[in-house]
Amino acid sequence: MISNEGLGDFKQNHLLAALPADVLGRLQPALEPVGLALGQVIYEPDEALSHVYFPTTAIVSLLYTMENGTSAEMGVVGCDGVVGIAVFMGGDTTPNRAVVQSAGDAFRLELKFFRDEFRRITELHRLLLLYTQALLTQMSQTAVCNRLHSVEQQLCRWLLLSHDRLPSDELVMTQELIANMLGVRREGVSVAAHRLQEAGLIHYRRGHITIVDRGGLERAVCECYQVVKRECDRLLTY
Amino acid sequence: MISNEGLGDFKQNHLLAALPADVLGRLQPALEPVGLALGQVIYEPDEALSHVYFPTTAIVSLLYTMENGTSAEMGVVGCDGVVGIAVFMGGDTTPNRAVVQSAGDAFRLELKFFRDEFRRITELHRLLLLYTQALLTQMSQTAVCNRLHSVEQQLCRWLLLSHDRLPSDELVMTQELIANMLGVRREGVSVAAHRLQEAGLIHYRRGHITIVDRGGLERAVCECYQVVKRECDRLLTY
DNA sequence: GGCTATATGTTCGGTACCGTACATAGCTGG
DNA sequence: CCAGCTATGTACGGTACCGAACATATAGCC
Repeated sequence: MISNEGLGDFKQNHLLAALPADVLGRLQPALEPVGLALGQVIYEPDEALSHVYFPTTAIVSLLYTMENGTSAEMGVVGCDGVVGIAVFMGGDTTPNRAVVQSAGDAFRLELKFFRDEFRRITELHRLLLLYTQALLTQMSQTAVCNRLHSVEQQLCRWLLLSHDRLPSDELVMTQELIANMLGVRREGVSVAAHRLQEAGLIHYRRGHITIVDRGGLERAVCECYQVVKRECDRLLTY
Repeated sequence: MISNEGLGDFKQNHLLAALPADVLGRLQPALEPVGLALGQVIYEPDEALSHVYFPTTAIVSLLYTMENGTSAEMGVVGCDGVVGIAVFMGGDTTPNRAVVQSAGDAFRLELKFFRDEFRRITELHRLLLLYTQALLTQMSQTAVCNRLHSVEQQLCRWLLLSHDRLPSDELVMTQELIANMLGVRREGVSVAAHRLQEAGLIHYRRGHITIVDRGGLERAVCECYQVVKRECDRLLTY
């Protein structure tokens, strides 16, 4: 007997359970049951996946590890979902790591099988999914940055992200508004902006901020900016 | 003359610029140029969108506002992307707000036009996109929570998220590992866990944590947990 | 050109968390 | 049952940020 897994076992994963019988029927021969051990790495940053995982009893953490080794989780996947969204988003890899947080079981599906299901995607759709993955990277890195970095570093990141999307070097923006965006006090932004101005990186006056030394900002910013930037460049080089 | 916008103007938005000529051709008659003013709200939490926006010179912030009015940004969209991903992810709305951070222009597209482009999506694909939106909500709320809440609140959130995905009330998990997940020191988790135990919400012993009073945890947790939970329930009621 | 809104600067005490160091307690394998 | 490893507890000074209060400066408007 190769397996005594009944169809009921698939149903432990909510996504698989929600599939119409005909779709699940097509997938079923390719769904391979696997045990996931505590601490097992499902995928590493920038590593191409070989399978997509549908946990049944296992729980998997999505986390980012800084260059200095500190880390923060920004998502968790269990019986409610699937590990490896980069595959059907189109980007194939992410800057994050996926680690088993609670040992248990899952079903996995080989990539080529998965891709076959996605043949008829329109070009518009493909682009939008790629962009969504880039935005998702930005959000997850924001989570990490909020936890681990100083207001000054985050201000640099914010200025660079804005500068990337503007035609000129001047932002029309009060420190009060920036504080709301970063989720810190206005005074904190005030002090940080002051320091950046004294360092000659920016110049500001009442609601206007000018990027003076972009290279300097890039040296002052935490790695979060580069992570997002590199990922956007990779995903969105149309 | 109704408009002197040339095709070149579409190209200011990178997504539109990347579309093959035939797709852009189909969209073109429906792409409406609009000016976006500083502070203008593109969409409110849980509000159904009427259009999808492709910024050209405007910049739009994605942010979440807490019940007490404090807020934090967890993403930003400019000429690189599109505002309103919930539409093609399938969830239609998000718990976040989109506000114009830098005045400028955009093209927008009516929903019905957009949806027409997505007719032939397979059921598997539709489910995966919905799940991705739920995961995306979790990530963005993690960003907000990291910024605004205490270690103890975040520990509650983390315990509840894990409990939701486990068959029993016991987690096999050291405080050291939880600290890595939350991006804080092990000692911080130690102190917080101790307080939760004294309050009778959990019980733990050397690598094992038992949820004793789930209702109590739900009362102790910050609103972030409920936001994610409600959004998952909404999106994933297959 | 002066008035007034609003934007920015500065200070203060308080708090939550960090980094470090070390103490204790509970498993586990010989 | 003891040794040793690992998990948890506690303490200490340092720091980054908060909340509040108030001072100052600038832009825009009459």
